[in-house]
Amino acid sequence: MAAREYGQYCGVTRALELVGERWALLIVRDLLVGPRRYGELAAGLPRIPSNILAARLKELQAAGVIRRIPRLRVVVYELTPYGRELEPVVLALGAWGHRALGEPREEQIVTPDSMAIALRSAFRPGAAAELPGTAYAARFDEGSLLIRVDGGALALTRGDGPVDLAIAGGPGIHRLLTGDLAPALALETGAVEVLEGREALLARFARTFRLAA
Amino acid sequence: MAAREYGQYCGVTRALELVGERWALLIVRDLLVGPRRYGELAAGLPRIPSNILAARLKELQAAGVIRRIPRLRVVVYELTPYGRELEPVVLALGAWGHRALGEPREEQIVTPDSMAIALRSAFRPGAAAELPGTAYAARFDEGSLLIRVDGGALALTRGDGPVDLAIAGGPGIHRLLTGDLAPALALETGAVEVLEGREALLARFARTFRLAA
DNA sequence: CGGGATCCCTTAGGATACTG
DNA sequence: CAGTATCCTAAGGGATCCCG
Repeated sequence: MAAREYGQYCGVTRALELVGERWALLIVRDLLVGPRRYGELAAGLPRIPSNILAARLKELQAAGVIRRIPRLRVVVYELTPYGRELEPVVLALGAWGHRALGEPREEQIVTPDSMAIALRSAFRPGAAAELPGTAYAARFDEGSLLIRVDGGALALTRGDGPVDLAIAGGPGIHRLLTGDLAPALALETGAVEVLEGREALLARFARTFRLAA
Repeated sequence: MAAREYGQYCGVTRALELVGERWALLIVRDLLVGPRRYGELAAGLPRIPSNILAARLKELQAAGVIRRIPRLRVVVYELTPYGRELEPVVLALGAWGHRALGEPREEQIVTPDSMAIALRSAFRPGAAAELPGTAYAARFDEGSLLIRVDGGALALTRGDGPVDLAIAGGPGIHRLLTGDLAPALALETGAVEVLEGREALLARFARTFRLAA
């Protein structure tokens, strides 16, 4: 038996053998948003050493969780269908961990992909269905996350465009999701900065995305 | 920043900082079934070194996931309310990993607690509600798991007693849960051994517990 | 005997530099 | 840009020992 196996015939141990190594589920988290190149993954996980990223990508391939796709000139990684079924795991982990986040610290970053997953787990289709279709953008230094809400459907992609409301990406948005910072207060204190569109739309955003305490 | 932090303000990274270390979620898995003593945890995870178990218990306490309760003469560990909310995470992981289990290998063991979690994630309240209330027992060398199904409710405890059907604990039960082994065939091949009660009740068991492929 | 602590060794992970 | 190669540290693993 491989040294790092747990020696049990159990779904939980098997899952942890496949995706329980350090960094593995964070690679999955980012790939849940869309296919990514090696450099994009590295950019979304700035603290991962490149040898570890390379090792994890190989292991996740061997485990049948991701696929390496050589395209013209570039290589992209994407989740296999089996890998995509980790979405409930990642969302549940994110919802649980979100409540232990506390105050953002100086060195803690927010990446577009991590924000996308947080929004996906906070999305309330019921609330969204009662609101007009809206396009939001969260803008980061590294790029922009386009958030389209229509009826009970949510579409998250990278990119920007004409939106109803554009806000600056960052920890402030997370505070909004938990509800411990009301939209008005978030604007007042500068926790959330509106870059484009009517500030009043932030309340609609906050009704659409909410993580239960 | 601590070396083992991921440096992101994100629920997934925070969760992995709290319970992402090796063995941690397996301790949580077993505590989801009930409070356990140090020695019981060690017995349910035979390959964990005792220094690692001790270290994890301290870390999980510090993280607010478990509590150390000194009782007369003995100490037990139990999940805090926040720790109990990891149940969806553990069940989702287990359901996902279950499908990658493959054939049981000689050195892979099945513990009562891991079986309890598998049953909890496989439980189908809808199917159970249409069947008569039934008490099952899964018997292991280390002890017995008592499984009571009544209406749409499931109760899992350690212990034995008068049951309608008692089966030998082991990998065979898992094969039944996925449906790749029909009850009749499981009995025929000896994959599942009935120790007590009518063999026909195994079909009811298989209808009550099923992991979707 | 339960509930750990200690020791030593192995290996994974981290930092940095380098290459096709 | 997409990874390797190298070196070093720290975590994990295994056995043993300790203490109330």
